[in-house]
Amino acid sequence: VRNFSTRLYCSAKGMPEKSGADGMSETLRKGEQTRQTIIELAAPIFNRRGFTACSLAEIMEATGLEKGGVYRHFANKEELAEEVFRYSARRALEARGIGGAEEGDALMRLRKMITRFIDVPSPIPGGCPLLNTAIDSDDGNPALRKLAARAFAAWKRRICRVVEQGIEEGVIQHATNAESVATVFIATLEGAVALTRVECSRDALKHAQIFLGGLLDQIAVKQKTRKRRVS
Amino acid sequence: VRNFSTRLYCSAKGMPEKSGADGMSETLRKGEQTRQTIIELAAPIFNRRGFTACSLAEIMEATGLEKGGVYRHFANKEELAEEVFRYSARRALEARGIGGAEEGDALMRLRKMITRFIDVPSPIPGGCPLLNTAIDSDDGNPALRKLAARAFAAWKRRICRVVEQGIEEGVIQHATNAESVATVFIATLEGAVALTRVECSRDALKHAQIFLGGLLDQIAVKQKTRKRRVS
Amino acid sequence: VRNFSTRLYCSAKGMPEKSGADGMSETLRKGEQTRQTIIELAAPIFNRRGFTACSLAEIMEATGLEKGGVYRHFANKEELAEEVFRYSARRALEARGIGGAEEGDALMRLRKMITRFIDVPSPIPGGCPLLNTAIDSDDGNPALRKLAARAFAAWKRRICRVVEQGIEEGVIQHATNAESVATVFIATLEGAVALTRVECSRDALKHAQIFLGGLLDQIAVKQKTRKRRVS
Amino acid sequence: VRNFSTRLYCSAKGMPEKSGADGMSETLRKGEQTRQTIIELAAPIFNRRGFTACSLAEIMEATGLEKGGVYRHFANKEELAEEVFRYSARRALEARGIGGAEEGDALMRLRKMITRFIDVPSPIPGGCPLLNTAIDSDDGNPALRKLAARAFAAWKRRICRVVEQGIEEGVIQHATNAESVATVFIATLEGAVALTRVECSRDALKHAQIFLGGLLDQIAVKQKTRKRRVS
DNA sequence: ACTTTCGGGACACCCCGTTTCT
DNA sequence: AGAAACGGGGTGTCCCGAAAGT
Repeated sequence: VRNFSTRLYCSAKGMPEKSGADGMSETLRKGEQTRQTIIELAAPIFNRRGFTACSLAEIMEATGLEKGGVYRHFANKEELAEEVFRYSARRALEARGIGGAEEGDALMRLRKMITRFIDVPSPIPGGCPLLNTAIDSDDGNPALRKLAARAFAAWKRRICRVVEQGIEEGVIQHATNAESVATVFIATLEGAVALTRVECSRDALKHAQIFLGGLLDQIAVKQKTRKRRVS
Repeated sequence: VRNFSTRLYCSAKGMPEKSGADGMSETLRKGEQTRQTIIELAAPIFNRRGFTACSLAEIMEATGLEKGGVYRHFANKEELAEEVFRYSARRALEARGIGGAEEGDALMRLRKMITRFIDVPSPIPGGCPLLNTAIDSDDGNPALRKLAARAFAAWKRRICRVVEQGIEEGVIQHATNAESVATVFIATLEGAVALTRVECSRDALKHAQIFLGGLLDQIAVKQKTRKRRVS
Repeated sequence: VRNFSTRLYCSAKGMPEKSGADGMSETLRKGEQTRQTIIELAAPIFNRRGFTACSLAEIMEATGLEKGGVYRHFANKEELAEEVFRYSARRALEARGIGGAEEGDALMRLRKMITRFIDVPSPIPGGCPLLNTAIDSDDGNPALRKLAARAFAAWKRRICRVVEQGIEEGVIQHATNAESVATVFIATLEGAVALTRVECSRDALKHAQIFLGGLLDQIAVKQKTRKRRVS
Repeated sequence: VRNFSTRLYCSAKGMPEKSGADGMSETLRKGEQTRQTIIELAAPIFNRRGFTACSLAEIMEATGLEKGGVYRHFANKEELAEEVFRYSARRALEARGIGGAEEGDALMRLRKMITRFIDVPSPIPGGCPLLNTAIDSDDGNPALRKLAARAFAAWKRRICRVVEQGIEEGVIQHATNAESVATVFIATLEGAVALTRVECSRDALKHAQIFLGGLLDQIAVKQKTRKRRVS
């Protein structure tokens, strides 16, 4: 995470007029930058405490802004929460979803996905924001719930695609139901995350890894079969 | 789950001498009954909204009691929440955990457990209270979190025992790690529950059932082997 | 002004059950008493600062109550302001309006009224609450304005009555327009109060007293005439 | 009233060399004109609502300027309010104070002053700005209060002077206390204005006019006396 | 010269959890 | 057990004034 808060309030004169083609750094208006900073600093708070329990006072403290400074950028707590979730979900999926698993065959890539999810901690402190939001917003916050649903769906779609690629590549059995595999992947990993949190131990994730590995073995095209095919 | 309901707050002195001469006094005094009623009526509210978001006003409305009536039986919201969780967890484990799966061999009993969990809805509306509480109380409510951890541990122990029985019965492979199986069971089921809730569809549970069925096949002693053993 | 704030929070048991016929002291419920205390403590603040400029924080500080404690007794600031005005106006009229001027003929009573108004300071610090409210609520607060109008009308009516009594008593000329006299009384006194406040000097009131005395001389039945009448 | 409008804030350096070669430069530069316009448009708002209740937003709406546009000309709300009061007081005194009463003897001029005050409405909507400011700024705004005091003093001085002229002219009794007369004049008129506003009726002013007329009769040198003097 | 954006801060009102008094 | 009372924290609005942009 870049440090935004130290960039605030730096008079524009001291900076290069129009930062040229330096990476992504599209020069943001000051307000836009503040808005982004708020989102990033609020993310762990919402993630840890949930929508209702997280108060604006906590966000004010975290950002160093006063209420007026926060409400200038967001119509209300709800809108802030939504933006925060979008940010958190994106970060979470980038870090633990599938990103970086582009090498090897589909089976390897799936295995890499599991490993990444288990080894890489949530980029937003407080656990998986998708799970947290899904449970937290179960009732009474349909907007957030919908966002969580979409995030899960996106994740699932990515896994599905890899499974389908595996089928095309001939490393995964034809009959495999990709949707089913993806769902079980997510369910088991997220369930393990939940256990991990209450048990204060990562054992659950290790067990999940082993058994999801077994699942992959089950749907894999058996070595003998595969060779025969090739020949 | 221990019986907590007869512990506290029975200011015996001020009561009309009604309770018979039986030390056990199965007939609950009125206050005790009210206390239990409050717990039962509050359970779905806490389960749906979480500890923070659930307000006393909602409980007042549900029970028809005034605030004073509630506070007569519970020292504070926290204590009420704990009792509610104990009640909810007990009900949930009784209904979906393992109860009723006493017939057949260990494999069958495990399969029955999965089926029951998937087919029987949560006895407390609002989803699985264990999961909800685990996520909801992640931060800022260590007491509830501990209770959730214990409930999960109890559930896990029960599954472990069945797996171990299966090993003794010779229907589950010796090398099977019972703890690992139990953890994956719970993780997958709870993860599927979470998905179910955001997706508004029970598909995730179905997929989980299939996967866990496959898991059981993997750890089962193969038919041929088993027969040979017997002979 | 009785000291209310030290009566708060004194457990009822320590007091005589039903305080008998001791003066006015109808035993108030605790809340009723608090409400009254708030009104009395808020009165000088509203009187000094006006409706808009007076903030709830000031009232909280003055009463020692928290926001919740204040809002339990008043629906909103507006309602509090109205009650405060009613209280202030009553106090002001009791202290400076006409009360206590029951002896002598009507002319003497009118003179006494002037003297009282000038000698007795406003019982609510911050000047005459009628004038303050009339000016302050000129625009944008019709409810308060109406109350102020009514208070002025009541005051005027009292003066009118005395003038009419004077006519009946034969000490004030028949042709005297009571309404006119009353209006000028009030106008001159209140105008002098306003000057007094900006000038930080009571001279204006003294001048007003002299000239209102002259007004009374003008409308008085001349001594000779009066004697002749009598004879 | 001093001319304040050409004093400040004309950052002469930064301006295009436009102002001709006339040291007096009767043509106001654009900024100066805007400043004056703001004052004029803000005057009725401040007069109606008072210093605290009047918000910059209202002034923005009235002037069509943005906040920055206002702040270019005034350091803060306080300074604007002061300038507005100076403007309003000047206008009020010009229109209703004494202006235009230059004909006839002192008694006639005094009578004319009363008539003018009563017949001519406040040039600034919202009632007499002197009275409004005096009451409004009673506490918490010493600067405005001082300005109001000075405005009242100026008004009083003018009346005093006419009374003194009357004494010199021999139409007003020697013993007359000019200060006292002036004070009562102002007090009665302003008090009547206050009543007028709450009563939504001009009766109070009419009554005040009659009374003040009687006051003039009292201090006038009696016709017989006057003739004798002259002879 | 004026607009737009930005942020600090106070304010009103609401509602919750708890205590106290019937 | 009900009802009243109160402390306290929450949200969202508004306003003032500064700063940046045009």
